[in-house]
Amino acid sequence: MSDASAPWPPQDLDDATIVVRRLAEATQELTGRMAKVMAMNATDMTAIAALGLNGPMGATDLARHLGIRTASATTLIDRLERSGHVERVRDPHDRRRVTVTATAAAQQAERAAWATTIEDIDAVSRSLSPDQRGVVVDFVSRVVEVLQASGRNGDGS
Amino acid sequence: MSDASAPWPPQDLDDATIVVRRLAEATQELTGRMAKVMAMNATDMTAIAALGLNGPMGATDLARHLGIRTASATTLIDRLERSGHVERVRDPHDRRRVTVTATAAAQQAERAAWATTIEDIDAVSRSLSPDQRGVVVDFVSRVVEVLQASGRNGDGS
DNA sequence: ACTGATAATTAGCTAGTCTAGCTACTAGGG
DNA sequence: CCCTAGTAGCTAGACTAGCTAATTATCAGT
Repeated sequence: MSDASAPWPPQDLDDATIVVRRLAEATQELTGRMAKVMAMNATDMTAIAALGLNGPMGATDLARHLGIRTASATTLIDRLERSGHVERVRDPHDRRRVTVTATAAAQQAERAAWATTIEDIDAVSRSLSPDQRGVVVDFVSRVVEVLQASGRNGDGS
Repeated sequence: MSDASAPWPPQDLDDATIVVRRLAEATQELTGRMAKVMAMNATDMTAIAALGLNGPMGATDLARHLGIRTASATTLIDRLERSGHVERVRDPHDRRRVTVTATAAAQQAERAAWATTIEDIDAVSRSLSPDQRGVVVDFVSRVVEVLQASGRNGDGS
């Protein structure tokens, strides 16, 4: 908040921070491209990924994950159900609830779309020594925690 | 969370790959939340970030960066210009071209929105020893290269 | 059984991107 | 010098996907 005229990339940031930022940028751009490849929008693809990573969940939970309203989640689930990517299962104990599950086909398709990219990343990962891998995993995990904590509380005012 | 019944995560991936994947997911979710905080959509915020990181560029370049059509870039620039986030400057040598620049105010606002998050990441970065930092920077840089290379060629088509 | 809370849905509206086509401009060959 | 081809950005109209507000069905407590 001090100097508006400062050229953006602030030099006082750690190199590791800078590469993380670039990683974030690259991730977003790639996600957008991938969504196009799979003929769906970014939210839909994120939904499939979230269901795959975290397992089946209700519409409200899914909405919270995606940062959209439950009404929007309903139409999103409609859309993905119509295209065969997810399935609705009503909860027998609480019949208001539906449990949304990614179909095997959807997970396979998502996996296929990302396959080459993930393999390439994995190749980089495998080139690490055990010590190096420990450093990387610890660092990235802590960054993930930071990202997950951010936005939950007071950021932009 | 971390439902054991989740069929997705293939176990043959390196731990480092898995945390990168989680980082990608966290990045996207946070970007969405941040966009809401700044009262703009994800694309607009990505545009501001891209202009800040890579410097001023033309509408076509910006479109390519964002994965949208040039027509959409025009309306995006209209929108951001109207809200005072970017400025159009016509190129004197090639008068078809416009150069789009993020205003100082916009960069400041973006910086402010991300400030606490970036500082938190930076704190993690600074906790690294020089050796560790070297490992992290090298690893992440290579992952970024992979991501940038992906989607340009033989993926789903 | 009644009341209030919760999960998902529906209806109507708004905003943002896309395709298709246009204008303005530059560069290069008769 | 003019004419053609190619490039950069902009305009118009259709479509997609998100939001708010209101609705239905169900659950839990009294």
